[in-house]
Amino acid sequence: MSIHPASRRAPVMKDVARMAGVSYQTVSRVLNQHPNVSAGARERVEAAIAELGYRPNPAARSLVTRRSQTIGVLASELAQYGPARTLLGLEQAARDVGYFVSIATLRTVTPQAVRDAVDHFGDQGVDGLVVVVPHPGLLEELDRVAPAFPVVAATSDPERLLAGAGVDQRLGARLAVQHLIGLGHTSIGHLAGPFDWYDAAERVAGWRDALAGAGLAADLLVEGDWTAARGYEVGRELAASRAVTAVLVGNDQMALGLLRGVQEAGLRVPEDISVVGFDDQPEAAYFFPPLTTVRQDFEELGRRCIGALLAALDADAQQAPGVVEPRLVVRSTTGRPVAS
Amino acid sequence: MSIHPASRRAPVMKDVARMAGVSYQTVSRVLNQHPNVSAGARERVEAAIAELGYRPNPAARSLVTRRSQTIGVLASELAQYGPARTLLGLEQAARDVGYFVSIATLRTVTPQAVRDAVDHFGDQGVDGLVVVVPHPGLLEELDRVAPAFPVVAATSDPERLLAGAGVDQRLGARLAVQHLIGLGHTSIGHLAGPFDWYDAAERVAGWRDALAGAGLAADLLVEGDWTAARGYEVGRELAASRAVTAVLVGNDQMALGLLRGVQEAGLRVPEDISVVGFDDQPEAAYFFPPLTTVRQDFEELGRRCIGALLAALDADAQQAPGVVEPRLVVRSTTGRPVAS
DNA sequence: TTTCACGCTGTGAGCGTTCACACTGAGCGC
DNA sequence: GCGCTCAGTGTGAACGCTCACAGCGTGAAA
Repeated sequence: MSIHPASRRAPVMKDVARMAGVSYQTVSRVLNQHPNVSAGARERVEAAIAELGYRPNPAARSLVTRRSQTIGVLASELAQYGPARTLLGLEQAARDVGYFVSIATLRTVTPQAVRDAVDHFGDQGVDGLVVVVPHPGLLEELDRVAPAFPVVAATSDPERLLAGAGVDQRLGARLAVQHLIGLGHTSIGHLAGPFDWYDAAERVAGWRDALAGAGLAADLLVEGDWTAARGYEVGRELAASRAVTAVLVGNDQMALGLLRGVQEAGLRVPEDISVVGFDDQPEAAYFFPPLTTVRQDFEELGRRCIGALLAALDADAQQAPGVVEPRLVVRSTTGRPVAS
Repeated sequence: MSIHPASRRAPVMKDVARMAGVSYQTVSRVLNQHPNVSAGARERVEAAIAELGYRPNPAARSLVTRRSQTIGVLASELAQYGPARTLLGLEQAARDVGYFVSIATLRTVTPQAVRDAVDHFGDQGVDGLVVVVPHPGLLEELDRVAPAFPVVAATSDPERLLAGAGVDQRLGARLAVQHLIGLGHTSIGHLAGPFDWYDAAERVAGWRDALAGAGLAADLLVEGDWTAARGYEVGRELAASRAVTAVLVGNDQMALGLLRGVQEAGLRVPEDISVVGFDDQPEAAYFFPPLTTVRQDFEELGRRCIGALLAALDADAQQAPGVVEPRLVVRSTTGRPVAS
């Protein structure tokens, strides 16, 4: 609520300097926490800043520092729970360290769209970029474009096309399958995400690992598309074939559809078939029945990504390890198989 | 893939000017589509820009224009379907007109958090702000802070605390209730969102309107909190009391919980109780049973918000009407009441 | 021919900040 | 007392762009 003197324009450093009786350079030093400023001068400057309601002009600053203090976030499926939640973590972490977060979403993942987005961020002059939900094509195209700023991805990319952070998807899948094996299941299928997604591929690998570790065959693997509609379809098929007594599903949404498909066809869950999801979105506890699922800490993932990007930006930033551990949340869709 | 001559630093206007054999001012004119440039000069400049891979420096530009070409988006519940989807529309529309989108999320809606966020956007120098999912406290605090930039809200705020765009929630609720009345229901309850949310209050009003229009009593109104957990709770209660034969639920998540609560207690849907949700998130079609719900076009809402903000920014921008119409999607959770 | 207008172009200044440097005076050892 | 350092401060020059203005030539009107 400070009254701006005379002119209507926002106060600048010179105004602060005049009021504090110092040069504009001293004001700059106070702002940037330079050591060589006397306590008296610092106090007067701070008082003047408060009095005038002065705010440094970010454009002028970044013109000379060549830093925009802005991190770009490129997302492709923001309406989904995981990505949205990751964005949340990303934003909070970035803001905590004084960065602004600029987003762009990809309606379709085409090379052209990726290039446009990179151009967009380039035009804005972001300091770095985080890619959320890395559709594989996106990562490859990004690699091809080779932007002028560091890029980090939120993925469990096994080939490390890009540095970043990821959830240990393989571990998550293993946990789920081991739980099912522990309950006595011997035929455990997997409704996976699209095979060309890294996360999906890793989950398939974890499913295979666990099965192989128990000497079981990994014979029922179905490719899905992350949607409830596809889950429903596969649920109907599974109910008809009765090929497995348990199924690991690539995400909660497909699990929702599968649950309905299976039950609509007259099967009981978990008596006739056990189901494990992936993600643990808040609604999973209210599916019918409540879904056993693998929880991923998406916000932590977002934070780690910022950590990784900061490390790429400043050499002296410490970086938390990039792998986030998932954990199994057991609810009511899993149980001992009932001999029919 | 252009090779930058000699120095490693990014090319600037002067470099382009030299290569094109014109002055830097002519380059600027080409960039800003000024009319008075000869075709020849324009072509040479454009060729030089392409050749050098020149990109205007946004900081320098906004230093002098006092525009950042950035729109801030303040959201409080980004992990929910509606807000996330709105953000999507917002971002696309903003990018289409050459704006960057910077986001900040509110973990908790406290006056301090709102002020911090506004400061954050102020520090960044955004040209305007869009508020998504306006928790009423947020809007009031925003009104109090009175930021230096125009603010627009995505809300059906009846008091128009802020200009913006909104979905006609009242209409949506009316549509749903009329559908139930048409099926023969005479006791129709409403599990609403928190009463202090504008959207929730509007839906309550619509529910009342429709009931009054048919000469029915509006006696079962319950306040919820948007969560599936609360829906479950109310579902159990409703199953015990059998107070109504139909219920309009404030959002799909609560409807999910309610569906489970009601069915777990032995009631059939829709035979014993009909349920209508609100939002139509993609999963709603795979609830058990598939949910009849009111669809809201969140992306359109986002687009309208950008339109409203642009109108506040440039006087000469045309503005689409701010009210988005919802529509009822009938699935399997609604049917004729069965006399018990 | 002279004059004026107008399309096109270039020059100077300034946006608000930071960086490199130069300067001051106090404190200290010789 | 002299020179040294060194904390504290100020000055000039950038950063890359846009705006205001002035200059130039051409063509039409006088």
